Amino acid sequence: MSDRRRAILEGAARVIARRGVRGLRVSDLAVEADVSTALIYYHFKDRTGILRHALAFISDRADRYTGATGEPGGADEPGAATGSGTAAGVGAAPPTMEPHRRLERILLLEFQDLPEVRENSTAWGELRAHTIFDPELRDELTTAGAAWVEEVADLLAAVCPAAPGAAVTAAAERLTALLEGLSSRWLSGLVPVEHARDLMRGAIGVEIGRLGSRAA
Amino acid sequence: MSDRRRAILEGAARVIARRGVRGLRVSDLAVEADVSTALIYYHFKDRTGILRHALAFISDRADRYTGATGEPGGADEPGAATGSGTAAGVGAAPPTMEPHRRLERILLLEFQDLPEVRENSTAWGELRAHTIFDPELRDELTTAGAAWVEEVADLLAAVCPAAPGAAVTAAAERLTALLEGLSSRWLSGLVPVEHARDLMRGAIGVEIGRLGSRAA
DNA sequence: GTCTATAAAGCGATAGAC
DNA sequence: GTCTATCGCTTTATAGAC
Repeated sequence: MSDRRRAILEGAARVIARRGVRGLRVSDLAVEADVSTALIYYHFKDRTGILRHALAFISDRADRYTGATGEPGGADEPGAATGSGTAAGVGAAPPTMEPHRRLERILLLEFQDLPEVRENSTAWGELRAHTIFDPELRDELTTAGAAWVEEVADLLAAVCPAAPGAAVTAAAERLTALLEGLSSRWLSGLVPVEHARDLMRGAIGVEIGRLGSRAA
Repeated sequence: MSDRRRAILEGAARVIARRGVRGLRVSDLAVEADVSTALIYYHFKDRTGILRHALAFISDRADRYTGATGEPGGADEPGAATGSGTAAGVGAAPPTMEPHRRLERILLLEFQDLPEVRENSTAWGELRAHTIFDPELRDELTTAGAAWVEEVADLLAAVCPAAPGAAVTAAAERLTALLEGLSSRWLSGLVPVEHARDLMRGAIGVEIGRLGSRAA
């Protein structure tokens, strides 16, 4: 892929995060990517073509992001409010805290007010919302979503080894769906990011407590 | 409210559900409601005015749903005779049903594959998503959302009288946020409606279990 | 491949008659 | 209150030079 082409797609990701899929104007994108509108049409045929390629591009990037279990942006989030309030209260606390921490980390990753996180989050939300009206990307979303649920389920299973598989999967599905709902609320400014984070952390505690108590 | 005015708002709900907030064209709405575009501007001033009133209209209609009687799955006649709208709200609603059942019903009502429910759900999701990029309607959404959380919290408190208020509120926020996340997944065809329903029911059980165990 | 310039269409909003 | 007609800006998409 040529440099220009990639520059346009990266610009599209930024514009989509800023204005939404249906808010994307080809002329805005031209300014963002510092090219002419004609070049965009040369590379992507029409506006729909831009969208198709941009959403695939974003999807790829998100896969890489989620798959990389290392540092997301280099900065480890402090999470000062963690304190005592989280999980482990129900006595069935696992002896191995590592999976638990990794679970919290992966689910709280979404709630950071950093440009790149916001961009991916917003773009994903847009992708999902857009699919309601145009099912073209549904298959891709389903696949990505299933992988995401499975990843969370594996960590949950590691935290609560005695819990039945079906219960773990259901918990993972609830947690990921909750994440999406909270993310939407945060991004639309309906709740502050710390609050969304607290609620997410609380849900992890509740789900783990339930899985643990079943095991005990 | 005049007949025309209501017809326009009903049309707006349909168009928003079909094409999204940003897909709503005033001319489309005119066709849908069988009026001229000028009449729409006469009644609602501008496009944003349409959106604002449509949001209030949809919110009202959802409230009526909440208060209405009948089994999820369709005991009620659609469309007509909403006249004696039991203006919902926890205080005004029938006290005959036990809180746990009412809680389940209110949270599961969203997951019915009926045109009007789908319409309401889609429109709400759209408005929320739209607010990410255009905060114009944020205040209205915040107010409606807070009322919704409070309603759920009140029912939760009735089920678990001994639970501390903060825990109840947090649970209500998680349940409503989860509902939104699941609703989005359902509407975009990522999960079947029965599955969304099962997950929602499971979450209610988990949250109540947690609140109850704290009380015990 | 990339640009400038412009055609063509879409869309929000208003004027004025009835 | 409701319509028809239209204005003016925005946005998509193409033509043609380099």
